[in-house]
Amino acid sequence: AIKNNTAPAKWTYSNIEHMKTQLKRLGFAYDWSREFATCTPEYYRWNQWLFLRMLEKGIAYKKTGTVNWDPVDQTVLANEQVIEGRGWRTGAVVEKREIPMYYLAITRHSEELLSALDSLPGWPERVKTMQANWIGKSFGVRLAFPYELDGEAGRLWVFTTRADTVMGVTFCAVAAEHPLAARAARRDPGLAAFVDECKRGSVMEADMATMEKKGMPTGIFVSHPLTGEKIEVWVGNYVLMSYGDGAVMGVPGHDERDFVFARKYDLPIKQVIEVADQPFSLEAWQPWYTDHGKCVNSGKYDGLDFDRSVDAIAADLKAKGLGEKRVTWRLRDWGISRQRYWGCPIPIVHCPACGDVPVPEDQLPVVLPEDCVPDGSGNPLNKRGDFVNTDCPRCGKPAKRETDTMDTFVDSSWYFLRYACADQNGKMLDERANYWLPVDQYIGGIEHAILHLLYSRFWTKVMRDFGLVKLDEPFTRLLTQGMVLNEIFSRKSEGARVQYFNPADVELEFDEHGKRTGAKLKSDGKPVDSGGIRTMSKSKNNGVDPQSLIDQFGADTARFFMMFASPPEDTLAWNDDGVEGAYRFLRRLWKFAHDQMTVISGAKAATAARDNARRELHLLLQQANFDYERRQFNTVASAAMKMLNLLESNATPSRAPLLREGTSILLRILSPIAPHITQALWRELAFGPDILYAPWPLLDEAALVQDEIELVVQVNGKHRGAIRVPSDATRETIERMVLADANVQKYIAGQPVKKVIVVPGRLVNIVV
RNA sequence: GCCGGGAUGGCGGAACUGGUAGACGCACGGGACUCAAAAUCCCGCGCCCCAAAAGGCGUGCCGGUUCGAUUCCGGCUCCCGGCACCA
Repeated sequence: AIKNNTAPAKWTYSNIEHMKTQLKRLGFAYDWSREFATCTPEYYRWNQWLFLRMLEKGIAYKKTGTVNWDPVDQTVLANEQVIEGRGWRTGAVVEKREIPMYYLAITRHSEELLSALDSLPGWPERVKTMQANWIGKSFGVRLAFPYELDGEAGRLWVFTTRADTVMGVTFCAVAAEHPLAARAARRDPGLAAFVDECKRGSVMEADMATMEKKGMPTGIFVSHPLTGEKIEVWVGNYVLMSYGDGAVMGVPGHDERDFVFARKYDLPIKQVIEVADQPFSLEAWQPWYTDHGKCVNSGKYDGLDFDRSVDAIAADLKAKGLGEKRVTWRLRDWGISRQRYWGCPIPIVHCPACGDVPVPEDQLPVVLPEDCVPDGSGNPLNKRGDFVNTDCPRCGKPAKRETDTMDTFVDSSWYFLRYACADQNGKMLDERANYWLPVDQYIGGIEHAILHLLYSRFWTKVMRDFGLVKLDEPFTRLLTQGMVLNEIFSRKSEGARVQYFNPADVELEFDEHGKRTGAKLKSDGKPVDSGGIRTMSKSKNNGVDPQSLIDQFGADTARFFMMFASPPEDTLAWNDDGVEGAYRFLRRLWKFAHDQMTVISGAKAATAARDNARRELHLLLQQANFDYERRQFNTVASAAMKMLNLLESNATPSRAPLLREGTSILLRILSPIAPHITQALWRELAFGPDILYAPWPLLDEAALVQDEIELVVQVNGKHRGAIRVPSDATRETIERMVLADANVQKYIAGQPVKKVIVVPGRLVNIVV
């Protein structure tokens, strides 16, 4: 919208129109009568309505959170808009800011979101694994290191999944935001500077994890909860305040990160776990040992294995009142406030007298003005007096509206429920939702494996808890498409700004060996930089518009080509080189059907004839059925091509029954992929009026039976030929026949036969 | 860095439960048809040696299990997705 200097509403609605045209031209069977857009007040009013219900129950709540702040544009930046620590438009060094935001308590549902994954057999394992790891249930021990500071007693709490190594603690580390760090910083300017430095860094987890691990001692000492030993507390830039208690115990002997830290700052390293098959030595024992094992150098815990030592240590800690077993989760609550214009307004009014006041239900929806044209500096809503200025719903005095909008993940968390009753204006959902839901087959990119799918599952559970729908899980079966990648072309312009060019507008240059030498923009002939091959995205402008394929080759070719390119779950680097092949195939099919029209429509119904061609035909049908079932559509397309090859090589009037049966099977297995051509041919060949309502072709098992089969013969695992045997031959018969075979004898050459392996229907391997 | 996935000819990919690696296409080479071109059809097409036959090597890399490994196990490398404000 900024680039096009257009109101986002206009831009969005025209994009919807464009994409609808594409979908319709591709011939998808969508029920457009249920269409709606999540950016209309008729939809998002229910986001607001449910948000207020959640606020009443404490599921939605307010607390501060950290955002990226561009000091030049005076704007909050998304993580994606921070490039190497600088704002994408201004190039200014980005700062962290703490601002109040609304959160949804997704962590209240951690247990169910995790355990219910087991109730989803129709979901890919990889997605369930990713979600389970994201939720991150870990069993451990929360323990306290007591200390005395300025005559006051305190306890430093940490969480560990490795309580068995507690006897190996040589230091503790706290996050920069930890109260102890703040206290120590007050009397140590050097430390204060370090704490500030830690707070300046990136908010992103990937940056946190890859940055250099740094620390500084606080001068504060705590006591080991079991031995009473003095242990120094450090501030570590790698300790997260948002996980556990914002503090960790340091066991350099048995934790990689602690080891690196200890080496860097010369902290002691203790071995307390027995290393399998290896005596302990710091030099030889590079660099650490993180496996479970028996305790050593651990006093009364020596010799205990992981489970027993954790039990014993937790029991001793509990007896001292210094710890107990504890379950900790990685999942954090969902921050939904966005300091952005184009979104669903958060329905809150800020009153100088009454504070934050929810907008009453009868005043919903709070409608977003659609005519703002953002310029990139700040949220344009703040400049709209007619939106901001209002009266307090409680006391009636002048007040200001909240200008933050909701994360658009909120919109996508329940749209599928709304499809069941998109015309319902009186409530969020009606009883039709219970009739239609759950979604039988959900389809989406693998990039949504965690966030969107987890938020939808959570939102569904909240709606269920409110009695709005009788549904535990929204999606019964899930197909996650692999990403379609394409090359990114760009130029650096003023400041940090990068301009991206669509690959369709770029011409590639090659040398005489066909090697890439460069790329230039078609419009000005000047070179562009290649940014590697990445997911197609709006921001990188590397998407492909299917329209050009449809214009050139038609919808069926575009569909067939895309299905043939790769299995849907695989990543695919886009390349339309093969589209000619798809086009040729469909044209060949069209020509074949017309050439053989009189033969096919004049033929009698299929006989139960048993011959190689008919056997081949039914093998291909079996293959197509199997591949449809396992959602591997590229090999369905292959089977269709093989079928046409088979029919073409049998295209004589004497094979009329085969041609008729084969064509009717071929059209039907191809129909989901190329619906237009197959429908036209179905009708022209007089198979029936409408292929969509034709029954699925029936596999003739009898056609697959054969009297003789060919077995591969191997000698010492090497392919040495083949032999034909009766299909009902016994193991003994096969063995005898193979050993009697002259060709086989040549390879055995008088050596003693040690073993003969017969794999029924496949091969024989002779070991000499 | 952590979590999930992937790597097979010049290219996209196939190989179902450990059993003939490279199906089906694309590209390319040769031929037919044509005055010519396009379209179409036929043949070839992993690498090495070779006139041919035969043979050897080969599924990212190193190692293991097995009569037999693209497939199973251990250890790596590189690429893709996600990492909580792209959605």
